[in-house]
Amino acid sequence: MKSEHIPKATIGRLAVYIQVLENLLRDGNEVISSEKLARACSVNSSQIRKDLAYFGEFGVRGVGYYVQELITSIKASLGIDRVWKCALIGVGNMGSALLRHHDFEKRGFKICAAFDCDPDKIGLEFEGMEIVCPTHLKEQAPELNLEIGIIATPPDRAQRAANHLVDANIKGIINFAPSRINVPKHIPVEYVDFFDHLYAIAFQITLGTD
Amino acid sequence: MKSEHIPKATIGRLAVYIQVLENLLRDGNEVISSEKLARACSVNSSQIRKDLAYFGEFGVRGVGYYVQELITSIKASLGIDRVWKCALIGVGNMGSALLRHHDFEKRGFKICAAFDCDPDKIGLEFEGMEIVCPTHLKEQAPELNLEIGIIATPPDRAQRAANHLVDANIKGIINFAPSRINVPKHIPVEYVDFFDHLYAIAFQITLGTD
DNA sequence: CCAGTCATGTGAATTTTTTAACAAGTGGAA
DNA sequence: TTCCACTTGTTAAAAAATTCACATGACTGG
Ligand SMILES: NC(=O)c1ccc[n+]([C@@H]2O[C@H](COP(=O)([O-])OP(=O)(O)OC[C@H]3O[C@@H](n4cnc5c(N)ncnc54)[C@H](O)[C@@H]3O)[C@@H](O)[C@H]2O)c1
Ligand SMILES: NC(=O)c1ccc[n+]([C@@H]2O[C@H](COP(=O)([O-])OP(=O)(O)OC[C@H]3O[C@@H](n4cnc5c(N)ncnc54)[C@H](O)[C@@H]3O)[C@@H](O)[C@H]2O)c1
Repeated sequence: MKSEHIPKATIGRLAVYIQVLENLLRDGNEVISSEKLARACSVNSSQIRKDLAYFGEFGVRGVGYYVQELITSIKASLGIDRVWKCALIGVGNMGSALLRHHDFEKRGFKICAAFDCDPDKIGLEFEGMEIVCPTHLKEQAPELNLEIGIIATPPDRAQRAANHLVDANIKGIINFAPSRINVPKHIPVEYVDFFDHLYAIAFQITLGTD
Repeated sequence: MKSEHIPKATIGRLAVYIQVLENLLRDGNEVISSEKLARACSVNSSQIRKDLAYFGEFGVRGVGYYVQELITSIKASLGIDRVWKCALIGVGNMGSALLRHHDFEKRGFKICAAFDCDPDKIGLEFEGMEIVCPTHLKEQAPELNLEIGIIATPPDRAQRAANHLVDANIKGIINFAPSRINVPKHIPVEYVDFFDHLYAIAFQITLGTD
């Protein structure tokens, strides 16, 4: 039962399923039931079946799901069965950690260009990439086929970085800076905010305590 | 209309409200209506009023919300009107970036101890803190009053790190490693996963494209 | 081949979350 | 003082997401 609108929460869970399924595969599991997968992901098993049903039928009744096959299917459903080329703006603490983190490439998100406006950083080589000024984004994006922009500048520079990305016809943006940005609404933006999680933990602890 | 159960999504939005309100305050705004705040956060204004209603009445009819006061109220509601002491496990790429990121402290989450099992790292000083072996967690946690554990080890070490944290009576855990961990269920765990957001962007771009 | 067991996919029931609508309260102008 | 333009807090309605429940198909052992 394929469907057109898919809840945002479903996408988040699919990311979890992939994570758990990959660990299962590594441990030698070839088949898994929605019930067992559900326990490993701390969700309801109907939830899993429903989430998958948005995209197609991937299981075998009476048997379960073939792990490798399911991973492949989910990835294809999400559109991550290919390489997405990314541009990083802001090579500070966070940006450097991202560049050094090779999981991105392993999972199909390759950071192909790094931009920073600090004259001391421009020209430096980092992880095999030359750091360049964001004004070059517009010419480099089509050359390198950059599709996703990753903002890791200070918050008051995030909008400027976003403008460069929009100007370069980037298709989607991840913003690590704690500030909202305005972009044309056909460009999806995702905000990564650790404090969100810290607040959630603090709140849950506080709830339990008093 | 105070309430007992609060949706998880509400907590996430409160984090956004704080972010936007702090920027508003910096720009000199003293009062804001739910309508304007809603626009800045890309949500519905009823949503904001409802989210706030879970915790109390913070606005003035016909006027709006006093920005500073609202920030203070939200923080008190979430339990982040105090300092939470954190322990970091795993001082690699990610862990170092976190230690160098002084926003944590500014926002009330102070990383007071850093643990790593790498003999080459143990004993080193980093950001004014000595890196120690995780086996010392149990003795240091009560001494330093550590309440929240931050896991930044490789994924296959996350469970081990979690065990140390549980053993040290930590009250909540943030896990940056892409693997699920098992802990007693009175201990809240939050998973920080960038891929979640990358997948969401890739999916949204793919949707629009075809 | 049949009976019994297991586990998916899915419509229906339930629960939760979001949005709309409005009564009630505020402050300023006339 | 009275009106008017605003904006909150809250109830009611709508929409969305989650969970249940089971018919349907798959495999196993006898
Ligand atoms: N470091 C962390 O652990 C962490 C955690 C959560 C969020 N963040 C957020 O990530 C962002 C970056 O953090 P950081 O610790 O790397 O800060 P940082 O100061 O180390 O790095 C910021 C970098 O951005 C560059 N920059 C500034 N303006 C620019 C512009 N207009 N165009 C291109 N580059 C520009 C600076 O030159 C600098 O290299 C911040 O918004 C921060 O709040 C960081
Ligand atoms: N670097 C990033 O940008 C990034 C982004 C997203 C997620 N992550 C995740 O964060 C985690 C850390 O990433 P990283 O890039 O810092 O890796 P890293 O290899 O640089 O650092 C890992 C650190 O953990 C230490 N460690 C290993 N086992 C340990 C144990 N049992 N107890 C204590 N310390 C232990 C290692 O000695 C090392 O210092 C990984 O799980 C990674 O997937 C990193």
